[in-house]
Amino acid sequence: MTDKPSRGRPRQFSPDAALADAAELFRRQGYAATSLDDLGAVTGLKRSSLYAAFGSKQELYLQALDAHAGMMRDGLERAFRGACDIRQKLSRFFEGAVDAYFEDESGLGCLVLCTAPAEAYCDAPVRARLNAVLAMIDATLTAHLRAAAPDGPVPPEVLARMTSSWLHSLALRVRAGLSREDARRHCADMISALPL
Amino acid sequence: MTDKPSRGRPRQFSPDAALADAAELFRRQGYAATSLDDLGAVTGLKRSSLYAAFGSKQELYLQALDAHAGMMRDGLERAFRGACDIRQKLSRFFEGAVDAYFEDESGLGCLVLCTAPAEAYCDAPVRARLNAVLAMIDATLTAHLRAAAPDGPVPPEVLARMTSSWLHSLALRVRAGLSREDARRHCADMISALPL
DNA sequence: TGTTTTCTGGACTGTATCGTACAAAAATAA
DNA sequence: TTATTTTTGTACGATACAGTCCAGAAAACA
Repeated sequence: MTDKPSRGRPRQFSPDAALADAAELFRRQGYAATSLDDLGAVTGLKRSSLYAAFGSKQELYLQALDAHAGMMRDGLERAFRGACDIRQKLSRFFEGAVDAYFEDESGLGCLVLCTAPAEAYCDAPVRARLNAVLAMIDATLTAHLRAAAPDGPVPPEVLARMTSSWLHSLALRVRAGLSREDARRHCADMISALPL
Repeated sequence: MTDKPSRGRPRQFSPDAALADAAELFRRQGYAATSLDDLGAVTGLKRSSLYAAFGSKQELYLQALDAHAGMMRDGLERAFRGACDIRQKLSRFFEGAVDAYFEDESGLGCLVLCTAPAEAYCDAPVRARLNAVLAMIDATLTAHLRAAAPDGPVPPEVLARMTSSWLHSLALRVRAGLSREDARRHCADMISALPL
């Protein structure tokens, strides 16, 4: 990911930090409502630097989506590590999600789940990313739920889709104004109601 | 809703039809990505007529959200009418949702659930509408589930939130490219797994 | 030191944007 | 018919936008 030290003047900014700042702004305003001037202001970079590093507004957004997908994958991996009760793992996962969704102390929700859908219908690359994220979550949850309860009353794939649906809904509810405490309570209710 | 015949020149278009056309375009492109020229093209109206009838782009979007909320309310009411098994009613409700989400034969999803979240964080009226719609769905489902299964293993409010979460997730999945058949299967799986 | 390579700041371009203003048109009331 | 009221089409204005270009700055190499 980090380029080898080339000959000319080195970059005076961190592309990763700029990407994180841009992603944060995209998460708040959405893709279409965010201008390059906004992005320049929040990253401290001029248009030329942004274009040299990321290509275009759309590519910057796509890279932000990809970075966010990686963070979600990490969060899943972290929550399901170790050997404890499956409900405890799910609880850990949703706690992490709530923390991420309230990074701003005022319900932000998820970059992918809350801003990508608006663009997805007319923007094929965005739609592909959104689909990939949903599939990744489902696949990961299916694997862990199958390992934990292979022969329960409900097939693991269905349990996984139930669980991921709660996550999707959580993102929307937080975006709509659900409080942090209610979000936590919502997660706890869902986990305890899961028909394992 | 229909104004009494006033004195001057009568309107040469139907505000309801124009609103429906505008809503359809907002649903595809999202709010920010849709321009007044686009709206004029799809409704066949000039800017002045749009402004006279709806006020501004944002008010037009808000009215589209409200109209959509009304349709969702009607869909709920229709599905839960009559006296049959609660799972059958839920099945009817989700069938209606799938039909609505595939109005275009290529996964459109829901105007409210797929486009409003992107704007909701920075646009308080949109956020309020989104919140109102989520609350309306939860309240309606709670009432019907309480009537059908007041003393099940899971409280009716939790069952209702589980069910509405599936709807939210369904809208996202359709927007991401889920096929109509998979959407139907998804709904059936969810309903049969509901711990009543 | 001098050359080369890359990055940075700012200006620039053509277009798209939202909202408004105004004259012509159309329909009713007197 | 005449006056009045409202809609409609078009043109306008000021701003915002995405993307490009280029001269100058800064660092590494020889």
